[in-house]
Amino acid sequence: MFNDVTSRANFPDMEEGILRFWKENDIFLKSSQGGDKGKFMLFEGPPTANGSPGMHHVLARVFKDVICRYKSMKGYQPYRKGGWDTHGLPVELEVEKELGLTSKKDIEDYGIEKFNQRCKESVFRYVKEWEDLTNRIGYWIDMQNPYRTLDNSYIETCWWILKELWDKGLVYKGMKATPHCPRCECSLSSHEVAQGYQENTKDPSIFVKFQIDLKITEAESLKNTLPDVSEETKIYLMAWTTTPWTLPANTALAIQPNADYSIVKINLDESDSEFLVLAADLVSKILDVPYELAGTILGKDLIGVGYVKLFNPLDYGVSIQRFERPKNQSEGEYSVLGPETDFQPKVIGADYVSLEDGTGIVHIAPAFGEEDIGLGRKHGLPFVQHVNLQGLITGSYEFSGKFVKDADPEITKSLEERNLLYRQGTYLHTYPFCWRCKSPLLYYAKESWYIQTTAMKTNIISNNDKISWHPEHIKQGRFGDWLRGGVDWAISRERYWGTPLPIWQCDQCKSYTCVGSLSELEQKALLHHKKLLADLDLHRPYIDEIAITCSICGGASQRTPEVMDAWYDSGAMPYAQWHTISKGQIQELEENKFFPADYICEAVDQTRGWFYSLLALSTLLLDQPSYKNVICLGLILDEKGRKMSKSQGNVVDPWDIINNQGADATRWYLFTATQPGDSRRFSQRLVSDVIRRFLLTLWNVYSFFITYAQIDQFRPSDGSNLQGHATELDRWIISELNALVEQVDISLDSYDPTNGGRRIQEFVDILSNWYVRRSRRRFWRSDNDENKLVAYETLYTCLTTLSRLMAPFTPFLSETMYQNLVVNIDKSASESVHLVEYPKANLEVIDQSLMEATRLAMKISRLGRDARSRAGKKVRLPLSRVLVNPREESEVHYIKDIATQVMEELNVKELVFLDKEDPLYHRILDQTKENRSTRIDEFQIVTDGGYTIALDTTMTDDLMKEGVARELVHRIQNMRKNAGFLVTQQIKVFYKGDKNLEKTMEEYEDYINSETLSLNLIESNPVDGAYVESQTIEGVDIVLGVLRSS
RNA sequence: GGGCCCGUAGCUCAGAUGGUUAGAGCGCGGUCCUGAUAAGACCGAGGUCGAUAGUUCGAGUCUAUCCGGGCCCA
Repeated sequence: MFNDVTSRANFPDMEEGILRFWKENDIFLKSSQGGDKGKFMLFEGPPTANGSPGMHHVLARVFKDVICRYKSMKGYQPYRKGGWDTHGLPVELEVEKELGLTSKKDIEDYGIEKFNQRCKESVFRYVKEWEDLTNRIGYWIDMQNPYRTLDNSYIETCWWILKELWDKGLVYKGMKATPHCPRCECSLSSHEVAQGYQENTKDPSIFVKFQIDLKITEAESLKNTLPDVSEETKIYLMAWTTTPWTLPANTALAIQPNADYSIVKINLDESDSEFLVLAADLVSKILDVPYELAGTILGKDLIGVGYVKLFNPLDYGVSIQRFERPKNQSEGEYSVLGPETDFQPKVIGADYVSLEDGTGIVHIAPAFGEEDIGLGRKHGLPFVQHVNLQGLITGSYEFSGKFVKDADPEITKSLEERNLLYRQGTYLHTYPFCWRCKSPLLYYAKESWYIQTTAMKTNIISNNDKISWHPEHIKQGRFGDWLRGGVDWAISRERYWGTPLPIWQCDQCKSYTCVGSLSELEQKALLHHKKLLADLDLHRPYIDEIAITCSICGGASQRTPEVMDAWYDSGAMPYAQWHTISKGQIQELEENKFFPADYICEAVDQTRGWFYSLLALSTLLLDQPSYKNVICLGLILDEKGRKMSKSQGNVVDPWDIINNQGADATRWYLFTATQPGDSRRFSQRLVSDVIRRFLLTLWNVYSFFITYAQIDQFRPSDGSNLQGHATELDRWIISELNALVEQVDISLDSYDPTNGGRRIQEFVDILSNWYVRRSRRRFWRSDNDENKLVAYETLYTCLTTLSRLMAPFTPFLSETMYQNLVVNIDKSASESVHLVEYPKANLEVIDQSLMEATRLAMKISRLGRDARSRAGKKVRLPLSRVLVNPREESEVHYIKDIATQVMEELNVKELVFLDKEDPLYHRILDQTKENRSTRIDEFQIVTDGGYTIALDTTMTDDLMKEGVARELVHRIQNMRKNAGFLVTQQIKVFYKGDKNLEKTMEEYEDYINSETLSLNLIESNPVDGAYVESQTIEGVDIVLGVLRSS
């Protein structure tokens, strides 16, 4: 028999019970191994466990889970290996904070060994909480054998991959603009920079004049535009900058090739004049003195124009370098720096130059600024670095030794004295400061190790084309744009806690060696260092102590001090989680379907993170994508639409939600509230709505079924012997059910739990509010005939199918229902709903016209209820007929099919169609033109959406008597309830009223008895012990008593 | 400054391919129904579908520009 089901469900408690059941019976393991359709590989994007998990982690985890559970029920074997991301700057920052360290020097004084030990301890600090929450939300993943990026085996794979790329010539050392804190003397990550932006920062705003050197210019078109100029004419290119201190490092000016530039003449005094060149669109905005237009020239034609250096580095003892191509390359970018003796600065073209502000001519100093370096690489520009890492000016300028910001006024003054300044002022903008020490950050070019992803850019793009993205727009939008605009990947970090870069540099010949494995390291290590290799922790500082023999000159090589970008670790995860160190092993992974992933799922912030690192590394290594399907989730915002962040204090603790509302409610909310890719507002209140609106509705259907199934000792059969007895209502809900199954299956198959879930929600609503509502009487009638049995079978089918259909979404509730509805009465059934097959739709029983007809029945019933309430006729009072006029003639036959349902719902004796010949028809048409509702004679008319009904409100004695009988039933039922009788309790009814009532009682005795489970109706005052109420029905006083019959 | 996403009722969201009167749930006011229901039904208030211009016989839907919010990058 079925177990009792309370109508007051406590979902969190129930879920805890299910968790124990799964654990005791190894259901997770079984669900991963059962299928016969092969592996379904999930890659787990590893979280860092040095902080508590947040709601956004829950979001990603349940979306991973729903797909894997679905695949398992579809016959696949989901492979779900957990993992932990353990390296990276955020970890170091936490530890620095704890130890009170504020700079790299502090860390080194404290000791790298001790520092890294602290990092190592911190990354697993919250592991327990992560495991608990993961388990509690029902995310099935193997946390017993996770990969960990700090393990030697993981690091060795990272090394091996880098060596593969090194051998392909894809690794080089080049310049990179990094936000640099001059006080802390270290680069900041983008994340840190984002924390320190300050609005309305004051900076100088100066317009600088670069004098064109007509003697050396290559730009004939400029001379052609100004035929009268001589080589002595003063012509200036005007540029704008907010960082005067970078001007000594200027090595080029950039213009917009497609824009027009004006050459304007300004008279300084009667005999002297000068020419200024600037974007035509900006002339009137910038110039504040009288000028005349001397000519116009297209930006393109300015390219190559030479100009005089503002500060010649050679005069101030500052060396010059130049971007060159790597040794063995004859084309592509000038990605490395080489020595240079002197240079002639020139105008270059750059598409990014905008005409929004500035002058349309941009000062380029490749030693500072990302775009400047990019142009340096593209054009092979000279490179001048006159600032050191403390932010102090070097060389022998008048302002040498000053901090850059303090040098600004002096540089400006110097320009002014030389008539090279057009104007100066101040400029307010948003500028980044060090979040720790508040120093202004400098974008500063530093050497960094790069992976030359640009060499494989087209492959990366075409591999992305093979990936199925959800939502679709990410693929060619945010992610595709990022790939197309891709630059080389800077993989080194001058930090401590991370995968050490396996590159050693020779003390003597300065050449580099990349080591691809531990055995290679052992082979190359200096003889007296080999003994250090036993049980070596590959992290700093231990690895730094190993020197190797240079393969070129035989000298000793020291490891370069950098560690790798933690994103590199994450991108290596498909191989490193298996400690792969050969191509052959990768082939094995592929053969065994461990690679590539069938599915990954993370939030949109990973487009430049994990989504990228995975794709870039697999393309460089194997020229194929490492994942086939991806759901890219939006962010979680708080109730007011702000991003959740610790500093704002608006973070919702997942535990609060889970403990109060339960995991299923949380999951359901996350699946159905918004489209996965959209950002979503989150609050406890919204999750509560899910319980009321959806989970409790379903639960009540379930508990209703159990209540009556217990009373009637219902046992499900295969139902085939009852097919002939199914009513149209049964056929309808079965049709809806199968249509639902089909749609949900398609949704999940296309990685769209959201719309699948929403469809389930709609189904549960009509199941409860139409099927059960309309079928109730069949369940509580006393006869155990086929009509009743088929209702049980139908509802049973709906509930058991739902439990399977919903299992991936709400694994706990599904399991609870399945255990009671199925396992309880069939010991041969699968022990868990998660081990059974996902429902398959039986398309043959889907009856579109029946479903359409039932929608119409609901619609017409709605109109009828409206008419009743307008006419003041309670539903319990029967009425003779309702006249219906459908929107379309073709709907007439539908309505005929469901006329009984409508008649019952509206409690009318007859449903007829409005006759178009009838004068009434025209009167109705006339009067409903303006109004939704009207009254014509005894008819209450309501119209909506093209449908019209006319309710005949004529009252007869018979109708009245029947209405009173129904009213009596209602009162007696309420009294049963108030008296606390069991639903199955048989009773005796006592009544005392007037003659009419007595007659009604007699006439409807059978009806009243059967409805209220009473044995007889006794016309007398209630006996002692009866439950008594005085009532008024249709203005008549009556005393009623109910008594339990023994 | 650039890219992407979003903007529909007080709140959370639906609204293929342009086409009757733009919907649902929650919340609010009212009426009703109920022997599964912590529910449900019906009515009402609440919308210039972010704005403007265009394409079209017809635009929430297509195009352009702008405004607002978010994210990423500068």
